Amino acid sequence: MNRSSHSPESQATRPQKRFPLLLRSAWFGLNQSFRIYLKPFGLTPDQFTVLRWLYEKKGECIRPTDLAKLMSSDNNTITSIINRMETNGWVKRSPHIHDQRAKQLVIQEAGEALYFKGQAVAHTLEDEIMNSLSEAERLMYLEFMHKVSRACLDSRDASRTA
Amino acid sequence: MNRSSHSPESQATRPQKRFPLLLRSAWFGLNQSFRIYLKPFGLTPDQFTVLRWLYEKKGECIRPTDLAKLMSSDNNTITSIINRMETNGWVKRSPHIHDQRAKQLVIQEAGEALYFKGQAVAHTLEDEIMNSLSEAERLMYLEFMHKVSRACLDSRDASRTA
DNA sequence: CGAAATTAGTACGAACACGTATCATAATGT
DNA sequence: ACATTATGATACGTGTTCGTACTAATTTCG
Repeated sequence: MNRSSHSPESQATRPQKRFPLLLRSAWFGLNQSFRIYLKPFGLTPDQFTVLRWLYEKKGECIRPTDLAKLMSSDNNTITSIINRMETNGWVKRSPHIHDQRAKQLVIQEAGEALYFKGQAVAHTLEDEIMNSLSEAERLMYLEFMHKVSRACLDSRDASRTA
Repeated sequence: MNRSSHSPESQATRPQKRFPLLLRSAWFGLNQSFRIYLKPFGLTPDQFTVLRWLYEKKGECIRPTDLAKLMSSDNNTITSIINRMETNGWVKRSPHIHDQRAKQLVIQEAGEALYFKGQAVAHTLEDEIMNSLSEAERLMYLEFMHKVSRACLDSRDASRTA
């Protein structure tokens, strides 16, 4: 955050297709498509993501705070999502072993069954997107996305402590 | 949408850092960072994006529907955002010239002033992210993003008409 | 022309994102 | 030991996302 020129004209020299716009349309497009495909299961994309993490980390103790970090989200949002999912019997809040404040999130039978259904859709969708690139491009692109997502998260953390 | 294998094990053969996760963290990181920087102006990232389009298309007649397409959003969301922005006096709904159903969205003085303030932040942030790449990489990766965002939007449109 | 289909905009409701405040528990320092 | 500080989770409020449903205006077509 050290740019001094505030003139609106500086925008004219920028490329037509700017990164933030492309990132926005990619994310919204993917998320909307995923939502439509998940709808028959009564599952939202975010709820699927929760199930995914709880399934893959099933051996470990995952608290709401951990889930928030894994999903680039925050505690408030996770609490809200978990409330609905616990009502549906897909996940459960158990007491934490060492910390009386914390809760351990555990995926339930019904949640696993839903996760498996959603996973097929998720893989199909991911393949569909990635097929727009060649094999070589795909590797480079994933590397790029990794760098950029790192930079975006760093920027966020920097802005929080500023 | 033609994958038949539903076995959960197929996930094990996929790369650690999968595209949807990277896309999610990139978008959330960027958006959160932008929100924090815009906060002093009383502006949200989405409201800034609205101001941006209305400013850049000032000669043309932009309806809520047009804005929805430009922002990869939908009419309901635009209505909701415009309601708040009109209350604040940043934009105005005018009658459409040829179509009695439609409204023409016009940016107001106060909106333009806010836009200029936000623009400095937006450019700084974009540069900050893009600086993690070399000039050559940047061009190639913007091309990638263009392809992928196109694929994501196509997937969305296909899922809607399916 | 006039009925049917389409389109623009909005109201309403559920889900998500996230800042602020609050409460309980844990960790730290002296 | 005990006051201070930090952390985990949640309640609450505002803004965003988007599906469904509805009204009004336009277009299409017989």
